[in-house]
Amino acid sequence: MENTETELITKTINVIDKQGYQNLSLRKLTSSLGLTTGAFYKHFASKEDLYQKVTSQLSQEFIAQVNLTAPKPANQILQIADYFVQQVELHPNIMNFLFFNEAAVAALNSEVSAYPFLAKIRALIADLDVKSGTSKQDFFIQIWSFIQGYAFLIQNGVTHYDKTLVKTTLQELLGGEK
Amino acid sequence: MENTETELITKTINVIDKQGYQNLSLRKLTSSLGLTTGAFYKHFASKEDLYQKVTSQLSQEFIAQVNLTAPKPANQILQIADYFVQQVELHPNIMNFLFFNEAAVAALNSEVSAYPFLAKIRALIADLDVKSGTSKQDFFIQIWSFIQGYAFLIQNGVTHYDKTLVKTTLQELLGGEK
DNA sequence: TGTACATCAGTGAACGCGCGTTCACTGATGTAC
DNA sequence: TGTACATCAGTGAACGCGCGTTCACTGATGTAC
Repeated sequence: MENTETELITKTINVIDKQGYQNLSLRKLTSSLGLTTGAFYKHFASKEDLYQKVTSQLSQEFIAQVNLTAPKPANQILQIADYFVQQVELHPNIMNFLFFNEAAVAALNSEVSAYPFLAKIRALIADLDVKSGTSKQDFFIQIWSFIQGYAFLIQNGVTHYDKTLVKTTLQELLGGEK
Repeated sequence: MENTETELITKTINVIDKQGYQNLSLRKLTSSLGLTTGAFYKHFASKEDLYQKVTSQLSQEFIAQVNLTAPKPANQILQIADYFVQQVELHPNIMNFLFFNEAAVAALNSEVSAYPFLAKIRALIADLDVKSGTSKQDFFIQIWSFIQGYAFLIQNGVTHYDKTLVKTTLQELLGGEK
């Protein structure tokens, strides 16, 4: 049935979430669904193929779930940062796979990556009344560097999530508006 | 001779630099020095043991090389950021091993890690005339998040190193003091 | 000066392991006539 | 309604591979007497 491919993808996401993508093997994956490794290759060309499809799905889910209800672009960026950091705390292995993993990063320029997410941030920044003296490209780099680096520190237990700190930082980078 | 241990460590650093730590195998490592894997275990208890000693040495070298000649702490932080980002560009695999690799991060609390480096940054920040309203701990998190995140983006080709951008960002985070 | 012995870095073959991938085969299901 | 056939998801065993680690053994070197 058509469902097996879906089940494999879903289970893969589940395993990555719980064990980390480094610990995913096709044997463990298929046998946990009562299948053999041979069956896997009826649905996917390779393990790499599976990873690509999983990345694509996770990326779409990730973008679909972000909640952009705030009225001003500046606050929407704050919402995105908030969401990103929360996800890193809730699903460190998934976020690691999606944003920090080398293979995922290598796919940055392909359509299956988390890149659409960054594109969204860029778009928001384009709508900002940005401080003078800094290009929007530079501003994007500043903001995204901080958010990603901050999430990384949280993921590694160097610090804990402090929403106020994120807000303060973004305001400082925004150049004192508001 | 006592030199073999040193040779193994040096060669390991070399291999990590060129191929990445994921591609290091004891077979390739020892045979490149004209040894067998058996000889390896006359000098190291395990591969993990080798990693620890390599981490320790790299960490010391890294700290020893940072040049803190600037007169004011604020400028010294800039020098550190500069040095850090340059190293990421010059030796991405080494920096990945030292700062982004899970095992290294897991060792953050041990004496063999890159932690002394972060401790140095903390010390510099403690000497800063920090803006009011932000604790030194928060300030450290802000700065280090940005530097690490920025280096990560550079490492993955999202942007290129721009010293002015780093300077501007640090000034903004410093709260507008010169 | 010569012999016996201890030390120990290095050898090389083997261990068991888990991995991604392949492939001839099975057997249930649906379709054609 | 019954028979022949095509399809195709899934089986299960095997492939070759590289890995970290172990271990009985070698042979050069230094020391003791």
